[in-house]
Amino acid sequence: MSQSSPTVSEGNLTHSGFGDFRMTKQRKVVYDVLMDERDHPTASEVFLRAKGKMPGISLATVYNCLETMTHAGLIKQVNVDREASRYCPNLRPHAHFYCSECRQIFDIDLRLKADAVAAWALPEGSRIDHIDVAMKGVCPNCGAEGPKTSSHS
Amino acid sequence: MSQSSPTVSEGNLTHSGFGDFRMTKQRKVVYDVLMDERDHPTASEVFLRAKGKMPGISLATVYNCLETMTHAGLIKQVNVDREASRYCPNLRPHAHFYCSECRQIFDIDLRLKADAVAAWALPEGSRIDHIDVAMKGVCPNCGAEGPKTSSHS
DNA sequence: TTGAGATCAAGAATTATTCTAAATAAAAAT
DNA sequence: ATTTTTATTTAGAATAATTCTTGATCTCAA
Repeated sequence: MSQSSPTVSEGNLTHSGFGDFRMTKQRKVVYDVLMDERDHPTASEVFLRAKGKMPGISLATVYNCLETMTHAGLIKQVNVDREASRYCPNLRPHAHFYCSECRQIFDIDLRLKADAVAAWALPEGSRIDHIDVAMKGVCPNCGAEGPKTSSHS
Repeated sequence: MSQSSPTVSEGNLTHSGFGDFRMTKQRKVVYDVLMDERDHPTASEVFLRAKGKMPGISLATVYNCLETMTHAGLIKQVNVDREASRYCPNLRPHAHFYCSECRQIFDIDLRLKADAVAAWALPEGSRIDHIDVAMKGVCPNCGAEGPKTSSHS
C-alpha cells in the first residue's frame, strides 16, 4: 500500500540470496516487531503487533515479509514440531530450547564444531548446508526440578 | 473395524507412556509398513502402503496409529521444517540428514554427550527431555561436490 | 454374556500457510 | 517529468496436513 525502499544489494547490509532486497515500510515494521520483543512470535503474533505500528498491514504481507527476510538472511524461521513457525532476528549460531510448559523459546548459544559434525556417521561426501538443534524440556521458571537427562531423536 | 490386541503394559515390550498399549491389527500393519521400508514415509505414504496389506484401513486410523505408537515410544516422528511429518521405527539415538534434492531422509548415528549439552548456555536448572538434531544439505547420490561446511540456526 | 472402555472409520472441521488477482508504489527509462 | 516496468501489498480464496466428531465395532474383564 506504500513503499520507501532503499535497495540493499549483495554484500551490503545483508547477504541476501536474491538479487536485491528492499527494506519497504512494511518490512521495516515487521523487522522492528521482531527486534522490539525477542520472544520468537508466530506470524499471527507478528501480525497483531505490526498492526499497532501500521494498522493497514495485512496478514498476507506479514507472511510475505517474513519469508522474504528469512531468505534474505535477516531473520530466522524457527520450527518446533509442527506448530506454527516462529521468527527471530538472532543471526548468531544458536540452538533453541523450547519449554513445553510456558511454550517459550530460548536461544541457546551453541558451538558445534565441524569436527563434531564430521564425527557423526554422515554418508561419505554429503554437503551440509544447515544444522538445526532443538531441545525440549522445562525451563527453570516453570520449576523444572528433575534430572537434566537428555534423549536424542 | 477389527482387532486382535495382546495388551502390552508398562515395562513389557515398550516403555509406553500410557497405561497400556494394544497391538491391534491396524497398528501392526502400520508398524510393519514402517519396518518393511525404512525410508521415513509420511502419514499418507504409510496409508497407501497399509492399504496394500489391509484394504479397509482408513487414513484417520493411520494417523491414530502413528500418534499412539509415537507416544508409546515404538516409533519416532520426524519433522523437517513444516513439511508433513515422517515416521521411523529407528529407536536408537540418531539425528536426521535431509537431502534437499532427493528429499530423502537419512538416519545419522549420533552421540551427543551430556557434557556437550551442559556446555551449551542453557538456563540454569532447565530439564531437557528431548534433543532434536536435523541437518539439511545434499547427499552424495545427488552429487554434492561442494564443501562440507555447516551453519547453525 | 454383558457392560465398559478402547479403537476404528468416514467425513467434517480446523489451522497455518500459500496462492491469486487486482491495486499500488517505487525504480528505471525515456 | 512522464511513462514504463517491475516489485510489493492486499484481501480473500484455496490448499494441505492434521485433528475432531460421531457412530459402529471390537476386546477385555467381570
